[in-house]
Amino acid sequence: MAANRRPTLADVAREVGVSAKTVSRVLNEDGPASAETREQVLAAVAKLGFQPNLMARNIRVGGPDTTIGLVVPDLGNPFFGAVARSIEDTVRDRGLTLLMGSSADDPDRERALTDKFLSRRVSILLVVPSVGADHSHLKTHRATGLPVVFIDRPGVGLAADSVVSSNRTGAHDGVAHLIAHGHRRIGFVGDLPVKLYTRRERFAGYRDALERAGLPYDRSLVTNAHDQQGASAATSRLLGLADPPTALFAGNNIVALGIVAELARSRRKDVAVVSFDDVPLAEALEPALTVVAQAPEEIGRTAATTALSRLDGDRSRARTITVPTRLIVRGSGERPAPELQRA
Amino acid sequence: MAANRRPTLADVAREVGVSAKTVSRVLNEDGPASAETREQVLAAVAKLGFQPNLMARNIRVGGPDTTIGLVVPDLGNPFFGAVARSIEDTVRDRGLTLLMGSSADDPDRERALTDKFLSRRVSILLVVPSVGADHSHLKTHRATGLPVVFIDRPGVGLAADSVVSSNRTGAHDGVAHLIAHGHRRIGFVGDLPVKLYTRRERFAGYRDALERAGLPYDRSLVTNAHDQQGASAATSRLLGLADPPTALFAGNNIVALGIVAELARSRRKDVAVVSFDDVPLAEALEPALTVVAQAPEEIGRTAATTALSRLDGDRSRARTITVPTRLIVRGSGERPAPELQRA
DNA sequence: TTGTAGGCGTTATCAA
DNA sequence: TTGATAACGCCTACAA
Repeated sequence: MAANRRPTLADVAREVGVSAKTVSRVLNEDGPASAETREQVLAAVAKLGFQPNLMARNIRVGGPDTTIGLVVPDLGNPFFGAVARSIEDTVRDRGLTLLMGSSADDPDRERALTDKFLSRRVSILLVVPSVGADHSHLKTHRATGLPVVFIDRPGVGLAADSVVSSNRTGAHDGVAHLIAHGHRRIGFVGDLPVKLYTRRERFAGYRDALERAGLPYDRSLVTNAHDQQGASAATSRLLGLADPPTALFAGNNIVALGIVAELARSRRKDVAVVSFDDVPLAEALEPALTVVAQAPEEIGRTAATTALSRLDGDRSRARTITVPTRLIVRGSGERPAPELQRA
Repeated sequence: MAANRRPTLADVAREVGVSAKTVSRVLNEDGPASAETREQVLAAVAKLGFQPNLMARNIRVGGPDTTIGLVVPDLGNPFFGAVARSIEDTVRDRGLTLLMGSSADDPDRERALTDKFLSRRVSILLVVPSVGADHSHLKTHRATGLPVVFIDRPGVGLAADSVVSSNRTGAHDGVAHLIAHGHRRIGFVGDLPVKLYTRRERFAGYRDALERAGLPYDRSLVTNAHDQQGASAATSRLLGLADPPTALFAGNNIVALGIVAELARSRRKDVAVVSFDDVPLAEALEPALTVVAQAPEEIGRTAATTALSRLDGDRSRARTITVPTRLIVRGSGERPAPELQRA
């Protein structure tokens, strides 16, 4: 039960009777080595179960480590799960390993995570910025060549690349779709906090659509929710108004779940719904859920390739890349307004 | 635009005019330091933006790094996303950082990931074993004190802890529920490959339930699917049989999505369904989806706490911890069989 | 083809 | 209270 030390290069060298450098050469296919030496070394490596210490190697070689740091609000949110998978797929053949953490949208936790990643000398930093976070502390790192890419929302206080969805036009399109089907009172259920970038942009798209259609903006139709239960409650509140909305626009996937659940619970089939971001089983609902779909895989891939090209020396100006959304018509967004109001 | 070196302990020391060790002492609150020195050091640290190199520190200190390695089949699967979040929550206050990777259920990729993690000297290894993977190569590491915990499925060739759902009894309960509602021909749509541990266990539970009820086992009612589309196809195939099932049991969450989608598409309201593993919006379906719910948060937490207690010196025998599942009755599992067959 | 010396950034040890 | 020296495991540079 001895907690034995892991074997080192020197242990392997001793086993074979050569110098550590020779072992290093064989393993890294650096410099020459006689066939016999090579064979003996490999045998000893297998026998001892030697695995090179990547941290020691990195210390010596200098430069960034072969890791990539990723901060998301919540590992359990399917949207960020899909983004993370896509990032991993993209960087795999570069041999990069993923360091991940959830910020819970807390700037302090985000900072703690990025600091840890920086202390580990990650080669790339990918961050979904939390509300209220400031990223000016990353300036020095950017200057020394660390690629930083913001995902889903732009960063604050730092000129770095970001990859976001077409939130404003996407939301506009979804709301315009409802208007096209005769709705004049359209509720908006957004995320919290209201300062959240995606919430602001999507809300702006909502107002754009109203304005272009010449519809009045009614503040009482706008509400917010932090989670699925909150969205259900918000839905119920909206529908209980004296002059309730005939359609609802969901500001994100979690909110959509809450709205749909509440409508099912109260057996309200007459309320039209369009959601920003797709959800599983959207097609199996009755009616199926019309959504403005995001492309998490493309977002992740774009963020990763952008970061990699920076790593490879791309010094062009920081870009904001907008990944288009797509309206998927399935039924819930096409329920007609119960009565077309007279002008 | 100079790609400047990151500041080191020596840089800070030079700035203040003390030795590197003194700076180290201040930062680690090791040994004594005069108030003045401390203040000067902290000022210099802030000025230079010094962040200790965790890799260098670890080299010197020896022992495992403050990272934890986690291998899952797919970062994008909500089940594993929930498990990962729960693990992170559990280890956060120990200061551990998560190293993650997707194996795609490929033993080679799993091995590549674990090898990378081991080369990084993770303090804990958490693995969802791939089908066909062998874990005997981890014996040495276990012997040197590395905690290894398998999640969702037991490992092969290594006596280590594992945390799994009560697959067999859970599946039994779900199928028995269908039987109790009069169904005698119950289709089973499992995952692929059929050798997958969870698939085998759940299938065994299915057969248990049939046997206890004295129902015949009909091989033509058993099918499998790799993804949602495959599950839809399998569903359609089963329902097209000459003597089709009146109820379906879904072997996992992805399969459930496929079954529900296909039933919605073909407007089959008469087929009863119970799913192993819960899905979002299950309550909003019509009828709502009856499930055998797993507890991913509890699975993650249990795996993490087990590993931490091993890290803290627990040398007791390896355990297999079974996290109970729970039948959630919502409607789809209670649709009665169309006609009760005569005995 | 192989080995030696030295250093990466940090901390342990011992001395001052 | 502080510092010099050595060492962690590995690689670079140079020499043999």
